[in-house]
Amino acid sequence: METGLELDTRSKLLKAAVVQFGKFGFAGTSVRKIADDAGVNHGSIKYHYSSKDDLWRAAVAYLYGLLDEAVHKDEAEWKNMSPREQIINSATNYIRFSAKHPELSRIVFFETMHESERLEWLTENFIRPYTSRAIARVALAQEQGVYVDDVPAMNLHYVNIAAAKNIFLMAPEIKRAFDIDVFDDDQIEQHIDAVLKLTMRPENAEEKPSSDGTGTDKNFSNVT
Amino acid sequence: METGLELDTRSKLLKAAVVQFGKFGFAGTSVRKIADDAGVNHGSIKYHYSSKDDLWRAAVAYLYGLLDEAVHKDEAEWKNMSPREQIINSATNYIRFSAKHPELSRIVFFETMHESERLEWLTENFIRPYTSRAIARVALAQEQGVYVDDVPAMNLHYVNIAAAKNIFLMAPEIKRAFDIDVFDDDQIEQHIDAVLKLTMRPENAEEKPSSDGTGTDKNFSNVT
DNA sequence: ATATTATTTATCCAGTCGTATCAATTTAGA
DNA sequence: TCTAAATTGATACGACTGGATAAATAATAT
Repeated sequence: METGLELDTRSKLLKAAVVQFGKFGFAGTSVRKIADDAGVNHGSIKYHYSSKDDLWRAAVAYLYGLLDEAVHKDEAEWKNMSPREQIINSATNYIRFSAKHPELSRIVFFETMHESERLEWLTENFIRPYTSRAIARVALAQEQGVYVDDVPAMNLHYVNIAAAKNIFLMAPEIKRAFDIDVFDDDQIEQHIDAVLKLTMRPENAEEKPSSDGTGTDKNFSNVT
Repeated sequence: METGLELDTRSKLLKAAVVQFGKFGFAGTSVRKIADDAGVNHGSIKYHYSSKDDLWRAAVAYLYGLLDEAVHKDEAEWKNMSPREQIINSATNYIRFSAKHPELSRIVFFETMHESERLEWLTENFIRPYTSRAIARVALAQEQGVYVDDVPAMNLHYVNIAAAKNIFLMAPEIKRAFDIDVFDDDQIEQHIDAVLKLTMRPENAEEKPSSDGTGTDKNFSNVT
């Protein structure tokens, strides 16, 4: 009877939870629907996960694990890459992950709209450490001339991640409004290309890590 | 007793609905909480708005009205502006609006995560017309050399709006993680500066619009 | 002042929510 | 095979949901 391909109840619940929480957020999701999707009795949730909250946390931790895996899978080769190539590699991996698992971004978005215990947990355990490293990485890349350096690293970071994943977050809207499926492989690669072109400093404008002032202008100093 | 400054029940309900739907989405919001916040009996919702759904639609329509007002408030002066200045003007207005009323982006985000009748209504009545015009405007600005032109207008548009409003959507997270209030005026202006620097082509690299030489003046026709 | 309408309030209802309980069943160890 | 533990299933409970109803009150018109 066992095929080895079937998931146990716990795993089935986790997968179904990822999908439901990703679509409807914590408040919009019912544990009964998760259990239905997983094909198990809803009483089992209390057994495998002590509560809806715990199941939500398990889903988040699971997705962050996948993210970490995806973004760092080429880490061993980074030492052979230029700073620019490293950024391209990690950004590409990040965007591909965002396309493959839009649920993570969505779940985080649902929670980041208001204060809650879940947001506190999320921030302490994942967002702050992850974002701190990411912003430090952006600042370094600015010094290395990969990104423009006349913009605060924090703003640049939030623009970067928004640029990367927004189109996948809004996939249902784009599908409905323009009949474009942004999850098509072609669309994904086109988006990667676009984001890299838009966020990175043009290659020929790249400057040496250490010395001089900006090769490209400061002529943008004030726009207000 | 009447001061003239007080809102009537209908308006109080609308304002409270905007806040609640903006924080918790449609599913996460209860009409009783809205009525409590508005300081009225929850039965009044049924009287002034026939249902929770109708109240939600009224809140959305109200916010889109404010958006339209904010983005087009300088429209009369656009004819005196260069294409670049027009983009700066409308983008600045859009970002300021996103900071002042993050509820609209949030409400749309809640709905754009999954298919629903509300998303259909939202798309038909607001998103498609609004986004169509915006993408056409982006394409024109690309021709005019304000944006880079080696990226599809749709991708550029979604990067633009994500860059503009993402930081305000994630305000609670940023506050909690880094104790930064992105709604501070300084932060808002800094963000506007950053977004414009990041999304627009550097001024000195601007190229002539296809035919003749007058690249910087008001030789353009419509905003579609 | 009276009649009519507009608005607000107080309950009620059926359905769903998360969760707790406990019996039924399956699994694993001896 | 027998027993104990692990797991699943069925059911119940109180809280809350959106919506409906009708009585109570306020506002307006005549």
